[in-house]
Amino acid sequence: MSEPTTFQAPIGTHDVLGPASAEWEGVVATFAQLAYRFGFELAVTPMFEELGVFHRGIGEHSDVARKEMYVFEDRGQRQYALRPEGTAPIVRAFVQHGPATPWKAWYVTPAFRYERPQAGRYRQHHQLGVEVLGTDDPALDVEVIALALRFYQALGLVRVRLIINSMGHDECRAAYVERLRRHLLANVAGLCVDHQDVWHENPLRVLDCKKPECVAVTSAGPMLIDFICEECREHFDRVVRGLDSIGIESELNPRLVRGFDYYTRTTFEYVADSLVGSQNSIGGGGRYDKLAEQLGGRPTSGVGFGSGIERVLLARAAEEVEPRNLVNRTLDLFVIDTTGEDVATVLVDELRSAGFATDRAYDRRSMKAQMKAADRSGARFALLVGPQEWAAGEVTIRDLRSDDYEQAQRRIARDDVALSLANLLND
RNA sequence: GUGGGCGUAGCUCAGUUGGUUAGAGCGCCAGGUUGUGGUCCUGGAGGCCGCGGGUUCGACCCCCGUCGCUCACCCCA
Repeated sequence: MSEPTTFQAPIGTHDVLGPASAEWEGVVATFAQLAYRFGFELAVTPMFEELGVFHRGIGEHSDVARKEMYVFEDRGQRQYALRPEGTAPIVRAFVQHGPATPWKAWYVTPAFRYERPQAGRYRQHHQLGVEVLGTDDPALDVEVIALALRFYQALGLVRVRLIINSMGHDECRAAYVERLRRHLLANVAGLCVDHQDVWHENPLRVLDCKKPECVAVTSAGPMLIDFICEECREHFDRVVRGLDSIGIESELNPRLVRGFDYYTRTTFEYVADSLVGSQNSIGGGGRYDKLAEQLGGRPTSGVGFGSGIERVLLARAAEEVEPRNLVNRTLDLFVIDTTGEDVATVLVDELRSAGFATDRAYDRRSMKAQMKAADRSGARFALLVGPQEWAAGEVTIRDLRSDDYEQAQRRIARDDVALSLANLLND
């Protein structure tokens, strides 16, 4: 391949620029606000970790670890991986620093997976999520699941469904996997071509297969939810009852098996019915009571979820949610300077310091060009400063939403700008 | 990793059986308007027709390769 003359973003990545970035910013701000309200603090951890964090976290044999991770060696011959998901790094940080429990942390982060891109699937996507470490109280499963739903609701999503399952703890799960293995062995011939050979590596994956052949085989077989121990059952029931008590409907799906090995007990997924099947999972998570130990820490329960920003935006588009601004990014004022002395530099600095969102034109362009720029900026008011006004210590303030030349503008003393503007904006 | 569709201006796209200076709309810049935007009119800038090779007197057009985008399978957010 010859060196290209221009560059573009790497395969499967995308640039987020305005005006789409405003919606992005709104989604993140909405989540941050909600996380704060739920008692979570922000946690920022590195974009890459030692490879072992993910091998021991999400499981060496998971699809993501096997064929989707960006693994690299640094100049010191250390093996690292770009984070393919958000949970393992947070738990690594928890183990390393030992914050007081329950530790409730939220994050926003890119996630990297080497996949063939398609709608709603990227090599770099972005996730918002929360994790709680230090207690196995089912009330926290409920809280985490509720936070996710409140988030979707705040974004205006309606066609969102919660599906839930229990993976049991490691012992009931191991016993179940044995049963499932025996069942699959007895029915290998009936499995779909993709699972004929690989079913024994991770029998649980077959449950997730949508091919009719596999569905036929597994639906005749044992379901994990029927084999979990008494404590796991009790935990699960308390989660479902808790959700019910705050009006959150959950739908048991005994086939729900998520792709990371660290899950125990509660697992859940939010499905957007406005999206097509292959990309309709907009968020998911669950409990991981063994993960801290696997990463070398003391036994510590945990529960959390992650949601994909791109998926959430796809769902908003699919539901045709009004693109109302989640954050206000309207300029208050646009300064138009025709004095030839660059007084705009002084004025914008003054007004910005006074708290007004202010912009201006550059390059000493014509009045007409500056007015066009003001119009395009979406600013509420224009501040016109010409040589005569400036000499008289005055400026003209003009309402850009009005088309009435006489009514829309008036001259005021330069020193009164901040006060007048504040009054006008309050009207 | 497998398969389908598509690469022409900043954006959305035309481009005749292969024919010489490659077009439109939107956007951008300037003027019409001697300080006044959003409408209108006029003019202008902006293209290695993704890249490389081949066929041909001649290629945006046909063939091969390649890179990229996109959609789907798989898996996930």
